[in-house]
Amino acid sequence: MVEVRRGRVRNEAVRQAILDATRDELAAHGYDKLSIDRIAAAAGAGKQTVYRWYPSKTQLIADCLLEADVLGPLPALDDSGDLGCDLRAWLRAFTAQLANPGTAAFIRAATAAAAENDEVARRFYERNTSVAEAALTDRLRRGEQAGQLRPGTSSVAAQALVGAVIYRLLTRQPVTTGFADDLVDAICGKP
Amino acid sequence: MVEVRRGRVRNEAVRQAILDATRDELAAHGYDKLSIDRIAAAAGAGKQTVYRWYPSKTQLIADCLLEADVLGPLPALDDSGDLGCDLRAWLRAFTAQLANPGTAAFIRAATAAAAENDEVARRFYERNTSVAEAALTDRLRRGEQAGQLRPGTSSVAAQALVGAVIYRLLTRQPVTTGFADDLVDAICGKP
Amino acid sequence: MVEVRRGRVRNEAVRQAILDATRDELAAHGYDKLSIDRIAAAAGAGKQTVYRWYPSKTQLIADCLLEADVLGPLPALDDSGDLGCDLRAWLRAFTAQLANPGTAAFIRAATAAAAENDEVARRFYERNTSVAEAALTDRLRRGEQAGQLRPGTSSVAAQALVGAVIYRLLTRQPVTTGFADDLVDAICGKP
Amino acid sequence: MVEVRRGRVRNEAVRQAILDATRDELAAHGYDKLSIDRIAAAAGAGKQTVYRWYPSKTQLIADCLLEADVLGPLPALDDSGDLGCDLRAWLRAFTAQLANPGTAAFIRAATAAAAENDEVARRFYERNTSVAEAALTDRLRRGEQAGQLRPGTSSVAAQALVGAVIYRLLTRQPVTTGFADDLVDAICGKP
DNA sequence: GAATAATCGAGACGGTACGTCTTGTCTTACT
DNA sequence: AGTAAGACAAGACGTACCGTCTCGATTATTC
Repeated sequence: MVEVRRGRVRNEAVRQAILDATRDELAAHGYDKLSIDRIAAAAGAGKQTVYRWYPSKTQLIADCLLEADVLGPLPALDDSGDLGCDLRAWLRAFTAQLANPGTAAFIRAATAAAAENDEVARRFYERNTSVAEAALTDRLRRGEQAGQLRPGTSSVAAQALVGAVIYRLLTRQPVTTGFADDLVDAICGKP
Repeated sequence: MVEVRRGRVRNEAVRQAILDATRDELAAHGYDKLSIDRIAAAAGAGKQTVYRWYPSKTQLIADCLLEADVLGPLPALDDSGDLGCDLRAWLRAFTAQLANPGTAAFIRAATAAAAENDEVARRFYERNTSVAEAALTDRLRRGEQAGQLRPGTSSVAAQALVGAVIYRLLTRQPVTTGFADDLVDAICGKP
Repeated sequence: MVEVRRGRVRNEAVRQAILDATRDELAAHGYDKLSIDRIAAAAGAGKQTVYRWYPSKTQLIADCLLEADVLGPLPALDDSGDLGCDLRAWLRAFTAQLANPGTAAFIRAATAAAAENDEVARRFYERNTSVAEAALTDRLRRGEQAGQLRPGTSSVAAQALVGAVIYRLLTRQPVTTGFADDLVDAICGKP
Repeated sequence: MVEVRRGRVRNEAVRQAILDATRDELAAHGYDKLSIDRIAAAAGAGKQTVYRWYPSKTQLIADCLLEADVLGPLPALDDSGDLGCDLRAWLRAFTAQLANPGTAAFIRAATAAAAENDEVARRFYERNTSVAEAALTDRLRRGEQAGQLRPGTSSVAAQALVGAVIYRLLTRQPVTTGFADDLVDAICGKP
């Protein structure tokens, strides 16, 4: 038997407006100054509607991580045969995004949320897995097979790359092109 | 002329009680559920006393990071001549501390606090610098000079080591001995 | 040309269910704890249907005062020639109804509603006028003409009778048979 | 052993400001549109402070009835020997107060509150007892002894006087001097 | 020893945000 | 078009904390 949907259908556009407002609030005020009242007002939504979609602040942030378009499109991780060269290109594009203060603030807020909450952490990992870590691991594994990387270290190396960037963000050290290059050097040697 | 202190002297024991209560609260409730009211009550102190020592919540947490005895004593980073061997020993001791759930929770809370607040971040970095990163960088630099590490990467490598561990903590992946070994392998090759 | 009604006809039974639910809610929770959501649910109706019949909460209560069958049938105010005797009989029947706690609670809720809202007050007055005050005034006027009441006071006396009863209800003093008798005595003398 | 007062002492002036704001809000918006948020803002107080003094809306209103200076000073109920004359003078002064729309609105709001809540009703009665009903009853009793009132009706007559005025207020009928005179006539005869 | 001065526990204060509840409107599918 | 269901914007509810302030009590220095 089919479950019949009754009543007014939930408005996906409202959910998107809430997500957008949340992204802006995170970038503007950070994680723990986040205010549902303010988000609802900015989204032109009632508080109840926010809570209908997201029972808790952390779940809201979790979804925001997945759906709000914070990071711009990253270049595909090419395989030119030269692992260091490919990694360098990709990592430079990645770190370039973080030059935008709003993006960096958002990532920091997301990090705080992930540190606080298991659910957010799970999604934070999924996001990094699907968008960055998996691509990295994949490319690293091919480099490993080509002898350009020490055997058995592709997965760990990917986490070291991402982790080093997060560590720089957390400790407020600049994430420069030079840092990106050094990082690739440290993992897979100079060209 | 010497500025003479008049009136009742400030009670250091109270400050320690506040710090202890803060550490317990951080481990128990996490960063953003932290309550000054609760900390004061747990420490048997008045709120004003808390604020007299620490003008803001973030500075309280920052100090807690430095003074609360969360991490046990880490072994000195020896120089046996074999960089990989020395790093492995040290990193295993470090990760072993994180097996304690309370310690891991505290580090996560500290990470959230650092992500949120510049002042905390600065102290967080100091702590890692003074206790871990500096020692690592120092040892790595000698390894670099001995040709056991790619030139110019010692500083970045140290951050990659610490960053990878934090990334594992954030994403709730276990920080095992095997992971520690793989990480050292990725940075300076198999023995 | 006759205006033809198109579409489904409005269901009078639903309106009655809403009114009944309102009466029950008023007696159970009082005036200001009244919830349209709860009334609709109790009546098995949609909220829109409630609002289709009654544009506002106050109008719903106003109608409830007129139509909900709270007071049982009151005896006719006979004219036996003895004004005091006739009044006493009628007032005893009236006050007997208020011995029922639900009825008293409903009257109190109605009083609150009338105190708050002009529209409700108007209907509250109509109800008392049509059912009680008019009959009283009419009988009193005949008593006045028979010299059993001071001239020109019939209208005011009717209001004093009703007002005294309401005052006892408001101040939670029991509305006893003795009180009814004393009241009649005060207005038109002992038999 | 003496109970020592600890902590900051509660500020009576704040309580008075809350009471004043409540009186104004009642006169302006009526009983069920009353907003604690608005009262707190108008009193320049935090909401918590309102709730610290008055755990519930009804208790706030109850106190407001007793302490907020709504009714101006009423003349003493003299005993000139002529009961009707004395009552008329007092009742005229009383009804004159109700010509002020704010006062009438406040009384209506108070009536609604009393109808809703036993605690308020008890205080409402106390107020009327202490200020009006007791004085009335006392004067009426002397009139009764002087043969100017039917025996045994002084208490009921007082309630009929007050009740009739409330009834006029509730039903939005004007409380005029003429009405006051007629009311006195109905109770104790023309002069 | 009395006066002065700073700290202490306690807790009231003005605010801000929380998460829930209710109002009156609007939007579905069903009748 | 009426209906039950229920999403929606708006805004009040009563609670929890924040950081400041104001008490009496305590503990030191200075006169």
